[in-house]
Amino acid sequence: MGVADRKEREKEEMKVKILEAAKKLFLGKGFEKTSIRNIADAIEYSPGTIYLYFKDKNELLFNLHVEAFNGLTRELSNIDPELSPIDALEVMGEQYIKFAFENPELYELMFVMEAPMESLECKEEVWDDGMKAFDLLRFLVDRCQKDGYLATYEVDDASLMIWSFVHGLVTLKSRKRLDMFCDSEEDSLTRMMRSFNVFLKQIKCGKS
Amino acid sequence: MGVADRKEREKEEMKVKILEAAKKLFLGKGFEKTSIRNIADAIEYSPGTIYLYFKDKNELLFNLHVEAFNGLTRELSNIDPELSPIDALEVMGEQYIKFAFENPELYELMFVMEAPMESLECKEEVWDDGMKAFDLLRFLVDRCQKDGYLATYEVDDASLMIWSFVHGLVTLKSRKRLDMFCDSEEDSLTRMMRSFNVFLKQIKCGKS
DNA sequence: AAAGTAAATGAACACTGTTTAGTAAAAGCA
DNA sequence: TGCTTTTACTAAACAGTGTTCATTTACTTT
Repeated sequence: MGVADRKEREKEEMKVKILEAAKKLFLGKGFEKTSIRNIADAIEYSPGTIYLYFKDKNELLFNLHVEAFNGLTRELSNIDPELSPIDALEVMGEQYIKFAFENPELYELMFVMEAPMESLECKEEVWDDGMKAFDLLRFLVDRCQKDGYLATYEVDDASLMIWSFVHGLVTLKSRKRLDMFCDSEEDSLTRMMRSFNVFLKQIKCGKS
Repeated sequence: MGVADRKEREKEEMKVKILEAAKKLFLGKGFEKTSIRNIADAIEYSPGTIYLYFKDKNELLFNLHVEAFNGLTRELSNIDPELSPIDALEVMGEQYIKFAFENPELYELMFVMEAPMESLECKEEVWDDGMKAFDLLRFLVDRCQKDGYLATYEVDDASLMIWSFVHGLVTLKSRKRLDMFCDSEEDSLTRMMRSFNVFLKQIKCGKS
């Protein structure tokens, strides 16, 4: 049936259309401040139409998940393979931080917001994307261990430790909890990077 | 003027009354899900009245700041002084994590939300409370350094590193970003604590 | 008691996410 | 072709939100 096929295509096109408009607005003025009516206006449809393609606002958010993780995974994969594992780990950390600051709204969506997590019972399937990104870290930690770093720990535990630290650093900075102790914007940034270096040195000095 | 004095007192009482109701509701069902009308109902006044005492909803939130930090500072101060610095650091970390899980709404307010930061240009004065809590960590790190731990780093940098890690761990857990990799709730909790222990061991093994 | 002041109200404003009854166009079938 | 059914969409409504403001109520001062 050619008609059914076309309808299927059109439905998919509409979904993409909505998601593109939603993404543009979300990244432009934030999730909270973007209303369904804003999105409807952007695509020149009535608000109700959006609910024919997506369950609710959270599902809209959730559908940007994949794209967001692809972006991060791309960044984290793009590391010089010639580098030693421990140097690559440093670069990966910097890339992660860079991504977080260049895509604050996406980062929020991926690692901070509760809404998209509620949207689906995303136990295994859907967080494949997050898993893929985490695997990049895990793989690198594994290589580091073969070089004698973090050798006594389980890969997963060491990886989570690293992730937690960088995530904590990034969120404290972006949520303005470092500015308090600092005189200027640059000051809080250098302080953040100094702390990042302390963390790295701490890993390096523990070589077995 | 006795009358003016009484009026002043009554105004203050009203403020406290509103804040107490707000606190109860915020902690009970969350900041977002608590409306001004909810608070007004609780104190049996009209919604408009609240705006005679507070600029907006954010200011209401901001006024819980002091109390929240006092709570954390109290917890973090309550550590056996007989303990060695490095053991005390471990306990402090556990206390921090405990506080975060027992007071999720307060933790959010203190370290995650953007709203209260916008409410006031709280550069110095208001974050004194946050500073006081951070100082407890800094003091402990200083003592650890005298024992040879983290010896080569600046106190501030090492302290921020520790804070970032624990904060990251806590937020990843509370925002359900660990459940993805885990089979059960307990699993994600033990995993969190395993990562915490890795971090500690990493500090301990770096003794000079 | 009358005038003036301060406090509290409740309706209104401009929004929000979401649901639903009704409509117009397209598709399937005779 | 005409007729029915299906699909896509809309406009309006619902129940809420934070916030403002003219109006009323209560109290204080003259």
